[in-house]
Amino acid sequence: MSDEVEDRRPLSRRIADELRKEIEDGRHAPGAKLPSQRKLAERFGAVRNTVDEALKILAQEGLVIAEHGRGVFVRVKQPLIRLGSDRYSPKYRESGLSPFLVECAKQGKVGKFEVLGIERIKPDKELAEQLKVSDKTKSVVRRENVFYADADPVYRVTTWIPWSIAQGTGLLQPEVPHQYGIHGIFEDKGHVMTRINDEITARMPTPDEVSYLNLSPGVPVIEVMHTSIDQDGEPYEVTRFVMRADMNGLSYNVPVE
Amino acid sequence: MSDEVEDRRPLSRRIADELRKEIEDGRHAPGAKLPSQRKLAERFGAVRNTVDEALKILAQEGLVIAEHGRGVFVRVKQPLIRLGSDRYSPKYRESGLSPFLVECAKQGKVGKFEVLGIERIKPDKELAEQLKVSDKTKSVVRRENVFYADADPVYRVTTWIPWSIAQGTGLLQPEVPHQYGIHGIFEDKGHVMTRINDEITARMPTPDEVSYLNLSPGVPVIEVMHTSIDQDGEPYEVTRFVMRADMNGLSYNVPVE
DNA sequence: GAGTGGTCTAGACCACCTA
DNA sequence: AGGTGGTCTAGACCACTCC
Repeated sequence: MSDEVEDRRPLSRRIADELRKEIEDGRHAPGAKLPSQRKLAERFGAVRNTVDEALKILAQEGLVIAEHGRGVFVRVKQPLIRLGSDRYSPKYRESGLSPFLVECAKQGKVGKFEVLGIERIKPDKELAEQLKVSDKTKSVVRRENVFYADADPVYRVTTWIPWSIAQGTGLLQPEVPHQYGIHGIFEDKGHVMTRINDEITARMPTPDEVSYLNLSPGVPVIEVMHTSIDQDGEPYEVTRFVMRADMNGLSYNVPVE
Repeated sequence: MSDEVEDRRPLSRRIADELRKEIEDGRHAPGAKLPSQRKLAERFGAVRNTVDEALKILAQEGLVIAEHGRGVFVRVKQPLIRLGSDRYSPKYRESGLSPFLVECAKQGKVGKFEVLGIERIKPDKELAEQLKVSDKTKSVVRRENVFYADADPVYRVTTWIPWSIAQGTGLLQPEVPHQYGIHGIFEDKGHVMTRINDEITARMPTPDEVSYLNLSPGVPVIEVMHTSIDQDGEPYEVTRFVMRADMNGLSYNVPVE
């Protein structure tokens, strides 16, 4: 009583639509295994290839995930780690807590991060302009970190600091030599964070990002370009966050000006 | 000097990698047409199916876009429309400008929006909690809009307003009867926007969103759940934005508290 | 009509997981 | 060993675009 009206949409789409409906109706619970591709092929009167195509559609929508040799499973939605607009608030520095670790703890996970690399570099034109430094010399220090929640890589963070500020502070070492972290150093250098500017975009990950964030198909990334602005309205640090969108969200609770 | 080491990665991936490199190197300019699938198949010694697979990988990354009967083209990156944290600033209301129209104009485009529907509804539990209204009665008005830049649908906006506020204001009509728009009405009703709370996530679009935002493969959506908070710290309006990530970005320039 | 992408069939071999 | 997904070949027909 269903196919008799001759649906002109491709078979793989129809299969995907049917399975999507079943998932949304709860006929396949989150985490449950779908029937094998061979069984689905038989059920829908299609060849396995076509079923695989249908499942790829659902995988790209983030609905299912295929595991080689095991089966295809309904994806379980993760609770999101929320990076807030208050993440730089002095209250965190004074309490000794990190917003990231707090969020992980809320979910019963252990947060940690690794330093991937530190380098003094010549900035590209755009970055030089943002930081108001020269693009002809090695005027910037770049620090690269990855953050983990338990074993999952959650986001990658790149920070750029003018050499004029970083010089002599130990920011070229992996361990930041300040009790209040990197922002403690900036304050000692006379830059009090007064405003932040966050530019937010989302896109599909590059192959590099897929491998180092261990991303499944159908998971976009959120990219945040953050600039810290001091009491004189001057930028003194730029940070880029690349976050997997299936585990992260942003939250801005701010006054209207 | 390339394939002799016996690359064990799938052929379709290798083809995708090679084409990606060529695109990134500029050997295929943005907007340019790639060789046909049949020609690529010949070049790589693969069957057309495999080439199609490779191109789908690139399409999903947002690098190329296939046009039926015409060819496969390197995708042209659009300039982003930036929705800012200042989008509710009084300065816009007073100047009579809309941040969205200003952003469109910057790109030489004409912005417009349509009212899709207005309804008085019973809110779900979560929304009722956010707006501090009952979830047992039709305590909320929902307004649904689409925004366009020229002919492209750019984002869909759903606004929920407590009936206690909307009652008698004309908010059930498509045309908002106030010189300063919907937020003018809220102010007349005694709710001055003092803070906003924006919760931001990104994900792949649902099939519905694909069709009404006219999305190509490989384009995620950004979802913003916005709450307006008045002088008493009380929420009085919730709005959800679903924006196509290839044409939109967000921008928060805010004080550190 | 010629060329392009979209899709499907039929069958095969492989890699991976569980037992 | 047997089941699962991952991938590829070979060939076909269709729908769409452009000339």
